Amino acid sequence: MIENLVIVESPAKAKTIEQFLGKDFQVKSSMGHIRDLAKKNFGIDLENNFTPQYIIPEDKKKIVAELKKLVKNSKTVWLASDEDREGEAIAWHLSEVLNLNPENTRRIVFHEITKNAILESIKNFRSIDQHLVNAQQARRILDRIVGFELSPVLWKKVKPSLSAGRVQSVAVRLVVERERDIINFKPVSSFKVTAIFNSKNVSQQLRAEASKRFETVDGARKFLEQCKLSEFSVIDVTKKPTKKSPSPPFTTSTLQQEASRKLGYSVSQTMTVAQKLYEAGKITYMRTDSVNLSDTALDAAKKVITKEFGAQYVHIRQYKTKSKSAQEAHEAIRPTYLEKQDIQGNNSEKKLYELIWKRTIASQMSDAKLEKTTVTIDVSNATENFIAVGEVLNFDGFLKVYIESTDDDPEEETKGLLPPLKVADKLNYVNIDAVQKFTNSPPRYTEASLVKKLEELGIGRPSTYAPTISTIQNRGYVLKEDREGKERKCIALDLKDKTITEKVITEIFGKEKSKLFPDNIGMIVNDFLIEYFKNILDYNFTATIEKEFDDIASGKLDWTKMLDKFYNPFHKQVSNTLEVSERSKGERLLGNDPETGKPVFVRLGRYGALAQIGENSTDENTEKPKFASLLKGQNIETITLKEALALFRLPRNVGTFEDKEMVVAIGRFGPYIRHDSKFYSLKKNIDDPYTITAKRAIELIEAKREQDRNKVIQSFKEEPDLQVLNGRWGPYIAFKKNNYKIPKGKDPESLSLADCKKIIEEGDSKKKK
DNA sequence: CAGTGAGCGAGCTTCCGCTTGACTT
Repeated sequence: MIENLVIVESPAKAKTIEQFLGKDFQVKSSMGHIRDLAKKNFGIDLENNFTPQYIIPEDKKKIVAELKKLVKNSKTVWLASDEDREGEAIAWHLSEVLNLNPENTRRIVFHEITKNAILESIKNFRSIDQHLVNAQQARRILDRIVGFELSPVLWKKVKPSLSAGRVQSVAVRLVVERERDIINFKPVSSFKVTAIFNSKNVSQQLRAEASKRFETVDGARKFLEQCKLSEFSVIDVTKKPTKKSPSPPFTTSTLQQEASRKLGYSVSQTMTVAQKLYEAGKITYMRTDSVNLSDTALDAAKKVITKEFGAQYVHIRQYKTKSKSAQEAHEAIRPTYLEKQDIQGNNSEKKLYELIWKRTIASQMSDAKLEKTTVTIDVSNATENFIAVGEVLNFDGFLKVYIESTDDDPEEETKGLLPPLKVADKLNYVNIDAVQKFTNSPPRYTEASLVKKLEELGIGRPSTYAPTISTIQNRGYVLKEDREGKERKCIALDLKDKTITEKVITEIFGKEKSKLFPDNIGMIVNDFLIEYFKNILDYNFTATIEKEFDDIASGKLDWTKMLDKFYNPFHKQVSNTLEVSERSKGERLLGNDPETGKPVFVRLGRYGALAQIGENSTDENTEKPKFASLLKGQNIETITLKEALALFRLPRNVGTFEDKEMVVAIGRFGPYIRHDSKFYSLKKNIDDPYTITAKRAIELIEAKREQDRNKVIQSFKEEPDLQVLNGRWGPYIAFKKNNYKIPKGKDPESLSLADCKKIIEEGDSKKKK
């Protein structure tokens, strides 16, 4: 007989808690929810007051069976799922499925895994809060209704297998709207004037910026002309103390952002690594919206900071969440043992742990104290001034450990210490330059900055951020891509030794790395949903219904009434859309083909975006339209007539070689030559598929053949499937579609067949692990 | 890998939030 059975959500948590509670308690985990709405037949009885049809998913049956057995032999069952809406529902589902007797069932909650918090919670047990459970059921059912009624509309009106939902569709909308802001963005330029000054009294040079930017090159030139004959003198020196405070400890979303900015991790990578650290007991739970730290952690932080940096660096604080949707069932993400500055593990685990350690420690350290100095310089012949700003760090405080990164590009120059100038000091210029600067379009989202935005809007939860980001990419709505920068010309004036020179400089702008771009299907789906379901795609939709869920939770609102009020108009909207809307292909007329005069369209086809010359027709006598696929990165929305027509110039026959035709085209992996049913890639940035000559094509073919000749290092008659090859990363063994690395110190040319087989065996056993 | 683009119809797709492994590269 078990005296006490405690059920929590996660096995790692179970392990920790068991240590705190002693022999009389056995702790088990439910692995999250144990029941969900049936997928078949909608899972909701709409005729019958939204009665949910719950089933136990296949992968949870084993756990449920195990729990049932344990419950039978337990005197008291403690339901210790998280203290939030979902956690309450898990407790309720457990009590229903396990047939728990209310008399020996106790609900307990704690939001930090410390001995005190758990012992305290045991003293303050309660029963299940049915209102909170109902709020969860309303949330679950509403999401099912929205998802399972909207998605089929898309299957009929856009393309099969697409999806829509309260969270993912807003995420796509954000990316689409941002892209349109960028497309429509018109950069404005102005001239930024920067001067380098000398002074007799000081050895250090002074860098200062004109108090205004000039709209035109003429304005800038006029100002430089005025500077040419001016005297410069200091008219004001202002010193102002400032401070910087540390950021709060990590939540899921801020961890994803910083790991993205500082370590270059994708959001799912961050979560996988964090999960490893959590399971190894190295950090607290990684899916949290709380910035709270337990008293135990604060004590430990104080000790660590005092020991490592001194008492003057300690500043213990409790942070408050800004996000309204936060449910705060856990602590912030922190090291379990703050004394451990580094850990054992692989490289990515070490790096992420270090980041969490620094952030946690910094959050409990003193403010950094700075002094900002502003020097104003008069220009005798002009109304504008020059202004120099410098900053001195008087006390580093938390900056000793951690500096938060930002998504904005670092346009502002590092401000250093200024020379000790005083009012009335005279200055001479070394040079003054005026450079044309362009305003930047709003930035494209990264995975992490999209999560940040969703969190601000209260959409999605820590456990769903990473899956949502994956879903919108898997559906093809959004692509994560790099883009090459483009060049643009900027005018630069320079005044030196009383002479103004003008030159044109080239700058690169718009270079993107791992940014989210909407694909054609994402834009089409978004526009369709915005047209017919604007209310659901509204950025405030989630916030509005969350208020109602809160009212259900506090017992002020009946959950079925709330659903009824939502469902009736929504369902009408769905049927109406099915009736009135056209099939959406995103078709756009670009103009006419100058050769034939026929219209040129772009639209979404069965296999992606395509360009089409000529109308579709059932008439046998009219010529069939011509088709060409759009290239990767080309958008229905932005492609020009010229670009579309160029697509039809390929495939192009460039001549014959060895009595076989050479055909140039662009495929999934870029431009290529097809010859004798073999493929040869064109060289990036060197060869142009539209102009490449037969001579050059033959050159490429022969170069590839030469490379292939050198590819085979060894082959064996006895085992034709096995070869020793020369690849991009050096020699390797190829065997039945698998590749194996050759261990260091072995000479690939003298390996025997037995040697190779041994390497393969070792490689296979490694994989199994 | 390197292609496709009509229409019909059967049977399938799909949501969000809680969890962890079982997969592949």
